Amino acid sequence: MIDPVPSEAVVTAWARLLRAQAKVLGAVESALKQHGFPPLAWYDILLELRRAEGGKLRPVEIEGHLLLAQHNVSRLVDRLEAAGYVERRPHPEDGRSQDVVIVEAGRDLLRRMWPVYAAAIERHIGAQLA
Amino acid sequence: MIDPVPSEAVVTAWARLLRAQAKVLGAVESALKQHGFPPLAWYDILLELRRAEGGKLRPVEIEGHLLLAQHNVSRLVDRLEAAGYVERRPHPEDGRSQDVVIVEAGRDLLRRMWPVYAAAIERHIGAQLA
DNA sequence: TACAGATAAATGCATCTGCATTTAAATGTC
DNA sequence: GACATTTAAATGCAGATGCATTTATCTGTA
Repeated sequence: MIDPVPSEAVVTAWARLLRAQAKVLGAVESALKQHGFPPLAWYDILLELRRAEGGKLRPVEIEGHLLLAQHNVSRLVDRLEAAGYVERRPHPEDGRSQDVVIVEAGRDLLRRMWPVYAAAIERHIGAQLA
Repeated sequence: MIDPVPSEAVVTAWARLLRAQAKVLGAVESALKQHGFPPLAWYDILLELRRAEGGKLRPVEIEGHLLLAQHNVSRLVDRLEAAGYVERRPHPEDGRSQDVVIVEAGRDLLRRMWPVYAAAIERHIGAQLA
């Protein structure tokens, strides 16, 4: 009741957290790039697909899980498909929709990206905590 | 020593944090836009300038404080200047550099954006913690 | 002083994101 | 069954970002 609006200090702390996170994220992205891997967003989608029943999700589900905008999912899937990591298949029950399915190359990419991703997080989260 | 690489669970937790934060951030951005305000990045830069001695910083300093890429700062300042919130002045001691100075319109923008920004954070950070 | 190297900022170009609109299929109502 | 409404995805276009290169100035050294 005393202060219904967050104090400037709270927002400053939040901004600091944002920035620390941006730093780690940037480090992860650049580590991936240095190893010739695609950006983190690809990893995120492939991981969601691998976790899903049957290795497939509809775009609208990806949208919900990853909090991405609809048109953004549409284009990410375009790129993933063009690179051969997923396939689009017509949805058996809803003609408007489709299944995005992870294929073996996609699973392989996840396996190869994981060590680089994990190492980068390990390295930079440790650094941030210090 | 047992597990030098973070476990999948750790990365999952990190991803969850990332996503929660992205959600808050998106909410803040959209609140700002709904009120006809520019994006958060503008607020960040103006705030740094207001805090700085004399209300001015060199681009390279902004870069360091906000962890932005050099070319990115260059263009953000372009837009801030075009919108009349800052001025570029030649740096008195280093001919390669310049001072980016916040002007009254910029200070006013900060004052007007603050309530919307703070309210959005208040609203959505609370929601995330629940 | 002259010159190589380092540093500050800007710019051209490709890629990515955001927004609004469009297309196609499903659902509900008369 | 016909038609308005809703939902899923794609697309055109503007704005933003990433990357490499360029321009200008400063610094150190011979």
